[in-house]
Amino acid sequence: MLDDRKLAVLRAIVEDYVSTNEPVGSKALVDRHNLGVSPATIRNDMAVLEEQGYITQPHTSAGRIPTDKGYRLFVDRLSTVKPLSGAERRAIETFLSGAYDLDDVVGRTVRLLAQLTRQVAVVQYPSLTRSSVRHVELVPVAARRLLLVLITNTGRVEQRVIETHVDVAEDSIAHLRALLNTCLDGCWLGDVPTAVADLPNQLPVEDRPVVAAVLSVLLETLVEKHDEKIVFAGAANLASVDFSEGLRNVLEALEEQVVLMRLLGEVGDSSSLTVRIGTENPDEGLRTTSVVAAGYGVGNQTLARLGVLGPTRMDYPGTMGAVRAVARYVGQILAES
Amino acid sequence: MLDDRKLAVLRAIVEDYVSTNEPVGSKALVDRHNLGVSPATIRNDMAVLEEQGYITQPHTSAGRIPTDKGYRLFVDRLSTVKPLSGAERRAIETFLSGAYDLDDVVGRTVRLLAQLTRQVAVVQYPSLTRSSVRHVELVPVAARRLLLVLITNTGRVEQRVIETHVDVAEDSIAHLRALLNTCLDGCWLGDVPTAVADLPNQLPVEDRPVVAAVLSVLLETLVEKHDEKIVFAGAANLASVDFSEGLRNVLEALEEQVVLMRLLGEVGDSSSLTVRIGTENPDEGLRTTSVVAAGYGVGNQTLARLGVLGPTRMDYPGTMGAVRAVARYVGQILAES
DNA sequence: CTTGGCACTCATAGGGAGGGAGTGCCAGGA
DNA sequence: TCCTGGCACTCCCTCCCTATGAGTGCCAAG
Repeated sequence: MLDDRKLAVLRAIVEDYVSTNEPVGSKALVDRHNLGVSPATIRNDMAVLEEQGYITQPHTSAGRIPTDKGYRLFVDRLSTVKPLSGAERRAIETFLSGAYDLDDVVGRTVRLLAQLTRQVAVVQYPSLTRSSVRHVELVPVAARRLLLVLITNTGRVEQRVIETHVDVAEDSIAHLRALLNTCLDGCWLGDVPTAVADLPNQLPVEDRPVVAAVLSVLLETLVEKHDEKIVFAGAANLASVDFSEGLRNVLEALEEQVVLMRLLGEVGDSSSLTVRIGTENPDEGLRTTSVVAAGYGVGNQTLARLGVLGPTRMDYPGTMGAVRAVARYVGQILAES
Repeated sequence: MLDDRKLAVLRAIVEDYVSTNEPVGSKALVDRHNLGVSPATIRNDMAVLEEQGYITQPHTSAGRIPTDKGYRLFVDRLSTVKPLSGAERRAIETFLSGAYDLDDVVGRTVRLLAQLTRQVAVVQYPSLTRSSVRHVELVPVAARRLLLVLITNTGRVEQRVIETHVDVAEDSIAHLRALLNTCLDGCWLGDVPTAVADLPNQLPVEDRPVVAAVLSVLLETLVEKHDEKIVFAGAANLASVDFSEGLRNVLEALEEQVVLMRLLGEVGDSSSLTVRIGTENPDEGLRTTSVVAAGYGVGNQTLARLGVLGPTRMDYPGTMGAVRAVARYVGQILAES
């Protein structure tokens, strides 16, 4: 259907359009890339490519620009992910390894990704449900008030205040704490509900109300935090691009956790690179936006996703390289901590 | 210098310009406000106002627009803070009271403020140094690894991992924890360094290295967190305004904690409303931006600041009303929790 | 299948011309 | 002393027109 030269033409169109942001014509193509044929020949190829829906012209007598379908073909078959330079790798490593807690890791990551790609970066916090319990702590903070602290193996810490409504003895709390830790240590958060089901029966009757209160808050925490937090950075990069219509929509999307989640994709999705181009996006109003995302995690377990959001007219090989590299390094950092 | 009518003219110009975004002429003024005099008279007044630097014209034969000095006079003497409607107050109260931890309070506040004012809202996390210690917890999370959790009276929780380099007995930790809590309970964070100074001497010599490690991390936490976190929301509102040049600068400022801090002002500043108009801002590039900010806190103690960032051409009375109301409610919520 | 030639299309930039909103000034009136 | 109506003037903005030029599609010849 499409011979090698036509594919080369498409690739050249994508590359030129990405770098110049102007419709590219047949003459400019043969000048910039040595294709060995005349502009007229290229025009014939372009006509075919347009008929097949890979490129389009904004108006008659203008050059061609790629369609979403064209970008898709480019990403799938005509380009290779561009590895980062050694200097960039080292910069990532030193920048990320300076982080001292999970918030900091995520914050540094999102800023780094925005800077590397010169676009808007988005990072999802590691999912709670895919983590396991490292430690549970119960701290009396006032009369009839406890603080529950839950620490996961991904370094995440959740804390909630519990109203007990009755006075509780110190050693009851210590006992409960010990029990919680023995029965939850290393437990997947998803398994916590079943793991604690039998707990009330192992304690004296007078402590039952307290146990109930603690457990209900614990389970509540797991549920509420299930919708995972997402942060972004690099919004200023939007201003440089020619985003007339898109700008507002993108900014709105960035502040809607739910929309962002859909854009990044499910954690269950392929942990390697995912690219969503223009209308492939689930969201209206992001028709001129592409998303390059990847999962990250510890070992072969994906904990969350991160990615980059930019105009369909973006440097896919470079962006994909940056996203992949950052995802890997974050995984390493999380594994070490 | 300026009689009542001239002031009325200035007020009318500000109000009309804010609502229409177009230079306002003498005829339009007498039509919209019943000033009881003719356009020619208004023109004379305008000439005086312009000579004094309160208004200017973009070009000859155009209407007038307020200068920064004009807005300043308007804010200081010609307008009153516009209280929120009952419905708005109730909305704030119910929305904020649903929050379940500090992160949530701050997150809800910033979104709420952005929505109320239809501008970019900025909220600074309650300062650590102005809080006091509610509880300190030490949790062994692995061999030679402790987790230090610091809980403040403002609901803030900081956690850090400590590498002990040597094995530590459980009861040494318990002892240290007890000591820390007795000597730090209720202590201002600023006073922590002196409060713990003598602590190593109260423990057996073999535990000294551990104590040193814990204390150094504790003090480090206080220092590092001294540069307080700031969050923002409502960036999408920037797209609607006619921010050609400003947009990029504002977006950049929003991602620079340091710049945002300077914009909001020092916590020590007046806890009531502060307005910075255009060139009054410390930052280059925000020459067409105004900031309305206020301190918030518990009781009569200011813990941090929050505010709104928008074009100099903004609805000052309404914005000031919203900022003041939200600051008060956040204070209430913090006091209750 | 490729190529050069040629007529055609159409976005874009530049140059007046006209309309209109707004101003400054002045002389007369309260 | 202050207000008012009249009047000439200044420019911005819009519209229209034209020229330009990049780019195309088609065709006939190599």
